[in-house]
Amino acid sequence: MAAARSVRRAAPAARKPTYHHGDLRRALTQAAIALIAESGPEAFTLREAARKVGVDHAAAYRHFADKRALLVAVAEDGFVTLADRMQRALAGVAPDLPEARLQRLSGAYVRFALAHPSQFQVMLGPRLNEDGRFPSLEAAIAQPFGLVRDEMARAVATGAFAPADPRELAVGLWTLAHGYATLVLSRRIVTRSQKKALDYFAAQAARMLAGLR
Amino acid sequence: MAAARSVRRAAPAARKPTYHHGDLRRALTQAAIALIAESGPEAFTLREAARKVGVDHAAAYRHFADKRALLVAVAEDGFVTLADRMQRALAGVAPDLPEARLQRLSGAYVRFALAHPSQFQVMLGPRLNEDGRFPSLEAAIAQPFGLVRDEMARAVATGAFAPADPRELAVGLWTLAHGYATLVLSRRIVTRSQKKALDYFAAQAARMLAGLR
DNA sequence: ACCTGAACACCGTTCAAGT
DNA sequence: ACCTGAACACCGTTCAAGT
Repeated sequence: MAAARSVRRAAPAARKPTYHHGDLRRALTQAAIALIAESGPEAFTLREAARKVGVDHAAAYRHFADKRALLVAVAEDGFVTLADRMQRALAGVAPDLPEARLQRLSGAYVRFALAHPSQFQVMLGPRLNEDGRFPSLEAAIAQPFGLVRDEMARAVATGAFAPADPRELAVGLWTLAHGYATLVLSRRIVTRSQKKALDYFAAQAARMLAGLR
Repeated sequence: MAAARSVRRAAPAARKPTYHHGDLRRALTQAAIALIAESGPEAFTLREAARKVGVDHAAAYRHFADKRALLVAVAEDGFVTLADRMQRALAGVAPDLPEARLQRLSGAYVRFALAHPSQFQVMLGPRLNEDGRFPSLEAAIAQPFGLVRDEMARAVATGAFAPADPRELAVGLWTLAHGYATLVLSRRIVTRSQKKALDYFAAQAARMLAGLR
């Protein structure tokens, strides 16, 4: 809170009364991501994001219907990053090693959650889209999930895994990764280090994947 | 919000100026549980709980250090109920059928989450105890987890499952149940009915447990 | 010991008014 | 079209004062 105030005072002369922003929507989203990373989603305030950008808080309503719409923008940004991380995690792992690839995908999921705990909470924590506004959110989450499903489909098709619905198998692995991430973040599972937490998850995932052969 | 106001007006004459409560702490906790069940944890307000009980909102601070302390009381109540449900789920299942018993335990966990989504969110959603206040919360969660761990230990001891650390196995099943519950509650996993959701989880749990033999 | 009443510093949201 | 300024109805928290 004191930190928030100092941000306000940080650039007293630099902030000329140039009340125009090229892309205020984007600026507010980035400010929200930064503030949430600092203090968590609970403490996040629309007014503080506006302050950080140097704009009247009412100006935000020209770009977002309400506070939740701004949080949705934060979540969508997170899903793009997550999909990117998962995709990159596959680099250099041969296509005919489905278990290794699924290990990488689910590991990247957990790693993202631990690296960006606050943003992850916004993405998958509260029921952001419970009323069905924001269909773009559903689209954003479909991409990382699709990576897992495709891999499962290949594993079943090549006979590496026993015959089963790939979608169902993907949900199972996703569920394990998601449950693990949330339990670590809420300190229900405590490990000595972040690396230990990832190793521990890898063992759990290995056990599950071995059961699918 | 309109509903909240009508509650206030519901008993205008019945509420005599008898400003004394036998157990205001308990009354506030119960009011909080009811309000959270109605409108979700995000919308919950300390002031509204006080209103519902018919007391000045400042009176709450005589019994709870702050709003979070009240939410902790809500969570603890939930863990007691959860442990009870899990225990009851074991009734009539022979001790020498560990997979069936673990199915019951994890199924009861998911069933509780779906039956009491808002309270479940308070119990395991935000980082209620991230600063280590409220050690009683840790104690409350240890009991339901212990049920799963004990069952895993017996399964390994009797040779039903392959040799492994029972605690690690318990974490795995808990993780699956927890991930599934949260993904259903946040509508990432959508099923036609509540029963379908439970059946679907049972299949996932069966797959995992089969892998432990 | 327990509760009230008033106050403080904040919110999210709305809306007329400015440029 | 985009933003400001002021206002509204709310919070969580504190504290003197009442009984």
